[in-house]
Amino acid sequence: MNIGELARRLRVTPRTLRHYEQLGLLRPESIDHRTGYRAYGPQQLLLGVQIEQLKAAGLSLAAIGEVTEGGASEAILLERRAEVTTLLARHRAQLATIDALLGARAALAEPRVVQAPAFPAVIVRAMSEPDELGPTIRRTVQRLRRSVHGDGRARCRSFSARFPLELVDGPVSVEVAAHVDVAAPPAVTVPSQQLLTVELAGPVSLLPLAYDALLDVGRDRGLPLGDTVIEHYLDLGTVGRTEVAIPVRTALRAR
Amino acid sequence: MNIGELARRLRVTPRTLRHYEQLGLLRPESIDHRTGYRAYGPQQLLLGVQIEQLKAAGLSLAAIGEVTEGGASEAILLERRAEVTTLLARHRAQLATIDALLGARAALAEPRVVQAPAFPAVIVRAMSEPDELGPTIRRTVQRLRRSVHGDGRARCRSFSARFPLELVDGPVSVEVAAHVDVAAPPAVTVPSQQLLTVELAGPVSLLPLAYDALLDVGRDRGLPLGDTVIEHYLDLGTVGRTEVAIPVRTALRAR
DNA sequence: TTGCTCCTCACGTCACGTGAGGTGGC
DNA sequence: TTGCTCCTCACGTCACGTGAGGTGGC
Repeated sequence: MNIGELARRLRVTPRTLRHYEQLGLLRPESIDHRTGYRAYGPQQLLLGVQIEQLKAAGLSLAAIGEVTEGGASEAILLERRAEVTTLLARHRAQLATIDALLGARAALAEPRVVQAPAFPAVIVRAMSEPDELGPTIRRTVQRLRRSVHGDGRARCRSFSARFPLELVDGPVSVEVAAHVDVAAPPAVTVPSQQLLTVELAGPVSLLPLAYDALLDVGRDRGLPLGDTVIEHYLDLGTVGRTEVAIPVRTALRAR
Repeated sequence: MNIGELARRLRVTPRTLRHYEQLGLLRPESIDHRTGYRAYGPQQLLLGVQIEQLKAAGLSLAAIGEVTEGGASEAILLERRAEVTTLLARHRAQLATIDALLGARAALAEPRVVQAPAFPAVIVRAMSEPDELGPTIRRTVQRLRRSVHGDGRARCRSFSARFPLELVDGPVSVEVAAHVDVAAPPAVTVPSQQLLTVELAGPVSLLPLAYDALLDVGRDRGLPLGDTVIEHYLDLGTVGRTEVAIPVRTALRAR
């Protein structure tokens, strides 16, 4: 059987079989030393099927070589299993990011100064170590959601968190707000405020980049910025659309 | 802001920023023509955040360039969405293949001649176009499973299909068998038979490769093979462990 | 003699990582 | 003067695809 026939039977190209040979994965049974033609037999066909089977598991050709030479196949498969699990999580996050981007108007809106209207919200405070801020906010949001839902009088529209811009050592105080649709207690009214804001779609790990950039933009435009940041989560979950905002200090002459 | 500071704030390396520049994605605000040092401002920081956001969607740098230059971002995102969906399906299939391989003893067992014992089975026949064979088998298996389950007297252990080795033009006849645990009607007893068999783990698309290889192995060993193949599905679903077998013709002198 | 298959290089892919070898700023 | 950051090449990665340029078999 020559290379073309083996290739057809394995549903690969001759180039692929030459590549396997170069890696020492699948050597011809013999080579005609006059013409250079490769010849293959049933053993090579079986090995070829095995290689295609391991490719179906997503193993690299190097890993396949280890398995076919009798290596620790269980360890190799478990390693690949972990990789695939990671890839699945990454692609699910990418899908969520794409959908958030499709839901948003633009890829990254221009930062704008807006006068945010007053709104009713149920607010709780939490303390957190700086590097535990993300999980703390997520836990608090879940708790708030359950308590507002259990109360039954109001419904959550979305959630926001407010915390200091500069995270120093030691615990920081976070305010988490459930934006609700009725202004009765325990909801309070958050007053209208001026914000420098930008909308972001993607994983929460991008949020620090965004408010860091907002700071520069504010400095560039000569805006007097406050020292807290507000993250307004338009979707639940760790991937989605988020408004990132820094309050603009209102004119001092008003005092 | 120099390249190191921008890189730190975007959580990438300076090398990455130079790479973006080479692709025309993110150019410095200015370059000191004496030292070659690059300088960046708030505009570049914002663009950098946008680029990282689009990377979180898994877009290629070329696609990101199109989006940041005002291209048809919705079409680009939908294209990537389709890619990611494909990748998710592929990785789920890889995971199933890995688990099937871990469940099997070896990566691809040596083909063996075995005397398969007799077993009780519920059998139905179906006709199919050659290129519809896979879906036909899958549908028939589902139907059989429901009917055996609805009957309530027997339980399916696994399923097998038997069809002609040579698929010519025109419809072929397939026999699908549910292997059950009690020998009462409608179950019949499939007699013991000699088989040349090999176990495969992976997608069903690999099965034709396997029985094609079995044919060569049989010829090589001088075995008189029959003209049908039997696929014995040890798992449900389109990915899993399967025994592929070709009957060995029993000695003609026995007639 | 004409197609068909085969052969051997060797470049290109994608998003950088990683030196090598050298220079400017505090 | 010593670290630190910066600079410009340029090779390597992974599994082949895709020519280029040439030869053997029916």
